[in-house]
Amino acid sequence: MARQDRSARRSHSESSLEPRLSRASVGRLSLYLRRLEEFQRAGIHRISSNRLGQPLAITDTQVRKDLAFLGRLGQPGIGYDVDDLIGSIRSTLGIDRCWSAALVGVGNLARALLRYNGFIERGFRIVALFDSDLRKVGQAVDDLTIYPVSRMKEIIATTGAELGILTVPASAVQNVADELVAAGIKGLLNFAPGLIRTRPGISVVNVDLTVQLEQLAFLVHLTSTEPLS
Amino acid sequence: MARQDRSARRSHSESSLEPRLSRASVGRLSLYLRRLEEFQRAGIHRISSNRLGQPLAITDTQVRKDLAFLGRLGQPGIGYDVDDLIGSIRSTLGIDRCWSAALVGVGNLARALLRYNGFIERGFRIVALFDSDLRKVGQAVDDLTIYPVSRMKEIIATTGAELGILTVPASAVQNVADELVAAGIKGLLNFAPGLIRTRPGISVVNVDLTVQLEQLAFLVHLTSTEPLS
DNA sequence: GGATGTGAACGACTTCACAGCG
DNA sequence: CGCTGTGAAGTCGTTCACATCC
Repeated sequence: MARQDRSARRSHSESSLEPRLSRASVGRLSLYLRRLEEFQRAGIHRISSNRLGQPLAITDTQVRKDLAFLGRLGQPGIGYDVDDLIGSIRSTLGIDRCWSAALVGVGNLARALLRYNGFIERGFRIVALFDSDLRKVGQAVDDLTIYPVSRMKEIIATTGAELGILTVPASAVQNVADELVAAGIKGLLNFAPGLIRTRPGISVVNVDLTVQLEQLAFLVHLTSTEPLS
Repeated sequence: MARQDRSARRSHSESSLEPRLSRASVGRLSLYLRRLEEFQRAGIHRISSNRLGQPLAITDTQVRKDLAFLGRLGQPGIGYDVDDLIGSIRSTLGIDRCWSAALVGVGNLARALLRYNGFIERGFRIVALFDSDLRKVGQAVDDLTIYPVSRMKEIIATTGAELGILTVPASAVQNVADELVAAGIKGLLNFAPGLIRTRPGISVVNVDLTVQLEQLAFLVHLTSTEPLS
């Protein structure tokens, strides 16, 4: 019983005939992009795979393999053009435009995310707030009003939000996710513990802070238990 | 030039003679643990790999492989004992005790983390706050006073904090990390973009929210670009 | 029958080695 | 000579298949 979820985990990335961009590669491209923008601001226009990967502890070969997905951008003997790379990574990752997000669950974490400059700097904008707590509904946070979950469909349609950020308790996550999807949301960033089931075509990225902390505890536990060789 | 950082990325996990717990496995063990605690609260004492993995979209084989690291805990034909598993995962991950953390950079994200119940529930306690902004120093957040970075060594020694949580701007991360390590901190949870260089023996886990959002944008971009087969 | 444990097959990702270009 | 691009080799992690035990 229950073996039909074999395909659920690859609800994205169908058709893997040609080498597809792996999740790890996408993450590294994000890192390269930030690094490249620093170089750009510093007025540097040419960069080698070695120098790009070094501060990130990524080998030059790995960098080249990642960048090879973007096409043939490097010049042997010379390196890569910083501006070209930036443009190419942005368009490949789909972040050569703004993304609007709706946020559900206006607690402390939500407020932190709202004021997090990193998102705005990189073209992500939170355009709508929802909360199921009726005492919060109507309140304003920064320049946004908190709406009741019942008006989700309407508000998301008018604001044109495409992404959903979930900062609700674990018990509410699946319901809220379903409603967001019903309202037309295409992707979910979930901060609550516990995975979300969605229909294919909807992307989900989970950020589980507790798991991260437990990873850290494990690593420290390990290095203090195992004597260093 | 600069090829000497080959070993830096495996600053943890030395001696890989026997099969070592991979990062992915550790993450999944965290997830199993939470799931198992739910079962425990529900009064369920026996669980199969199939039922444990199902809601997490993890195959039964994968679950068994992960649990095999803990020893021979399952009974063929029966399954696993929930209490045994919980105890074993906790001790393997090193979270069968409390961990104290010092937090540096008291902004919005820090306040959210301070009030995040998930940490306390799982035995993580934030015991000291630091900020380089002298206007914040002396202020109290919840029941903690914000100390200047200059008193880090002293305060960390008296509070016995072992982990450091960094919610400072990217430009300050490396400096703060160095000071935390000098003060005796063993592991760092870094929320700022950009990697940290540390000496071996110090563990680092990076949580880069922008990278996560960009991953999501890419996935949505991909599914909307590529026609579904 | 129902479940675990595990060697072997498989697949994905990373590194090596080197050809080739500027 | 420096640096990219890339097939080949290697490594790591996941899935399959099946022996085994309750």
